Amino acid sequence: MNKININFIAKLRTSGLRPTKQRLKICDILFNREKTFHFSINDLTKILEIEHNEKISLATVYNTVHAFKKKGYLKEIHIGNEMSYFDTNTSSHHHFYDEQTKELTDISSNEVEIKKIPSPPSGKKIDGAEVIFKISKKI
Amino acid sequence: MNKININFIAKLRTSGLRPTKQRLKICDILFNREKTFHFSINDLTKILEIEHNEKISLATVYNTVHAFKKKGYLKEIHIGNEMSYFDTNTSSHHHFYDEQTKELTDISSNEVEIKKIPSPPSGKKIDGAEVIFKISKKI
DNA sequence: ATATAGTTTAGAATTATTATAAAGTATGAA
DNA sequence: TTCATACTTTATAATAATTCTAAACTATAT
Ligand SMILES: [Mn+2]
Ligand SMILES: [Mn+2]
Ligand SMILES: [Zn+2]
Ligand SMILES: [Zn+2]
Repeated sequence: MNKININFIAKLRTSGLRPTKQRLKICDILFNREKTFHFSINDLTKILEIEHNEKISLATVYNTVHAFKKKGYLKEIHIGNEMSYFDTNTSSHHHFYDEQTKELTDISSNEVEIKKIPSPPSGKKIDGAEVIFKISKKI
Repeated sequence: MNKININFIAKLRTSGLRPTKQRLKICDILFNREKTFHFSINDLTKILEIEHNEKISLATVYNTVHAFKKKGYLKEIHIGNEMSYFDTNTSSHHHFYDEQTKELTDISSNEVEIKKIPSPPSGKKIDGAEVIFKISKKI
C-alpha cells in the first residue's frame, strides 16, 4: 500500500471501476513504467505468474484489460500475428516493428511527418494516420 | 479452359505448384481482377461456395492461400481484428482502413511521402514503412 | 500403365478469445 | 457495524480462427 497504489485506487474509483487487488496489481505492472509498454494477454499473464507470483484467473486478465481499454487507459493493436497486443500509450502514434523479435517500439507523432497525403475515397474522411516502420537487425 | 487458365497453369507449374482444379479456381477468383483484392479466408470460402458453387475443403483453402503467400503471390495483413487478411497486392504499399465497414483500400507507394523519418533503435535498420489511414463516413 | 510425390479432404487438435454462472467482495445505506 | 446489492472474480465451457493428421486422391514422369 504505497502512494502509487493510492493513486490507482483513486483513478479506478473515478472511472467507475472498483479497486480490487487484481486490478491494482495489473495497474502496478502496466502503468508504473517509464516507457510505454506493449504486451499481449499472454505476456501479462506470465509477468503476473512468474515475476509477481500472482495467480489471477485468465478471464480476469481479459476482463481487466478490456475494462481498461474501454476506459481509455489502453489501446488495442493488431500487428504481425493473430494475437492482440495492448499499448499503454493511448495517443495516436507510430511504431517500429521488428518482425524477428516481434518487438514494438513507440515513435511519437511529432517524429514523423507525412508530406503527401492521398485523397480519401469519395464520401470518406481521414481520421488519422499511423505508420509502421519495419526494422531488422543491422548486418 | 480459357486463355486465362492456361496462364495460371503455366504460372503454377513454374512455381512448382501443380495446377489442380482447386488452385485454378482460386487463382481465377483472386487474380482475374482489375483492382487489388483484400480478403479473409472466410471471404474466399464464401465466394467459392456462393458465387461459384464450389465446395473446396476449408483445409485446402488455407493450404492454397498459404502456398500462394509463400510463393509471393499474396501478402498477409493483420489489421483491425483477430482474423488474417490477404492482399493480392504484394508490393510495399499503404492502405485506407474503414473501421466501420472493415474495408481496406490500396494506396500506392508514390501517393504518400514521408518527410520526417525517425532514427531507428540502435543496431537496427529501417526496411520499409507502411501507413494506415483510418477513414470513416463523411458526416 | 505404373510409381511416386504432391494434393485434397474430413475431422481432430490447438490457440486465442468470449460466455456462463456460481462464489466472492467492495460499497453505501441502515 | 451489519446488511443488501451490485460489481467482480473465477473455473469452466463455448466459440472462432487456424493448424495438424492421416487416409484417399491425382498430376506427372517414366
Ligand atoms: Mn480483441
Ligand atoms: Mn497466419
Ligand atoms: Zn505504442
Ligand atoms: Zn493492399
